[in-house]
Amino acid sequence: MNSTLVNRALKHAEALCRRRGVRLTEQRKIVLRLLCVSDKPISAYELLDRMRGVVKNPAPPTVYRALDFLLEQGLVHKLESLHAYVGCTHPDHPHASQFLICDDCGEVTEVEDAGLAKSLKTAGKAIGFRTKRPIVEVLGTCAQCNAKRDE
Amino acid sequence: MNSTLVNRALKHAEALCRRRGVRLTEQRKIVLRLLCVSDKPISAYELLDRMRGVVKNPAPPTVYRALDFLLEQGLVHKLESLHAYVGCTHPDHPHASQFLICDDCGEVTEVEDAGLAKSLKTAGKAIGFRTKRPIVEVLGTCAQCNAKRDE
DNA sequence: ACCTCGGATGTTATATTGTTACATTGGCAA
DNA sequence: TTGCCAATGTAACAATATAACATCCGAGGT
Repeated sequence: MNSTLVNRALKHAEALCRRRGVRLTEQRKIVLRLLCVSDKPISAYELLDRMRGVVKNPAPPTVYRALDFLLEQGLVHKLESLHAYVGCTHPDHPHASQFLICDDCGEVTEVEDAGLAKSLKTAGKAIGFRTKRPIVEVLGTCAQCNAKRDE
Repeated sequence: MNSTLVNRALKHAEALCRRRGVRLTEQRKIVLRLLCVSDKPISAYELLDRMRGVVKNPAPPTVYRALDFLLEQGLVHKLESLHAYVGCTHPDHPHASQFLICDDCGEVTEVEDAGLAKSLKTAGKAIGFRTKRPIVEVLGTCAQCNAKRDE
């Protein structure tokens, strides 16, 4: 994400937190910015490293607490299959996302296919299952890497 | 899974491995049996504990190697969101599974919705993404736990 | 039967990810 | 101001997973 978009995303996050009456503190904002700036997912300990220099003595709880908050607010997502985190590309509204994860270049694309989310939910409902959090992470190779390989 | 079904599953796995020319060794069979016997997912270290007494001095690589093999052969699945493993309930054919995970009782239901898998794949294809492994894990509460709570 | 080669296992250590527990700080409201 | 609760600091530790290298064992060729 370029710096203009990052600033916009941060402004947006601030407004959203203000509306909700929760505090987007400095540390939380730092973590959010780090995730937004990167176009690839970042692990908790990688975030920890990148916080040094900005924060005095960051320890694991520092970053995990910030991540917990941001996840709760829907501002970032966790990629379970990578043990890594990404900034949410459209935090405007609560939503169930799906992720396309390129295992070649590592790039992650967040898509929001409401139809897919709905049919998942419906499939569960059919056997009495009440859906809370649907996790969809598709591992494969992105268009760019496919093109490269096919040259 | 009851013992009759477990034995059937093991026989099946043996036949399948023989056909493929790979070796379902004793340790691998032990891990597979442990997973089949349980109706809940088991973590690698829990498997390690349960192997003591059956295997002499099992170490982490012991169980991870067995799991790697079984995963490759499609005989077990990994639940990324739980860091745990389950025996595959229909290993007859390669397939993309989805899992319904009850975060109350811990029970996991494997479903195989080919339509869902296909629409995932198609959605990726639309943007040039080549799907290898689609991960679908739906967190929520199962019918039984919902009933209990609504009493 | 013997050899040999590669896959499977043994063993030790270490890397990576995430949590617990308790002390301290800091903002906000009565 | 005071009191409270959320947020942060700090140290230790738990849980998950892998690396690296030695050894064993079994199928296939001779």
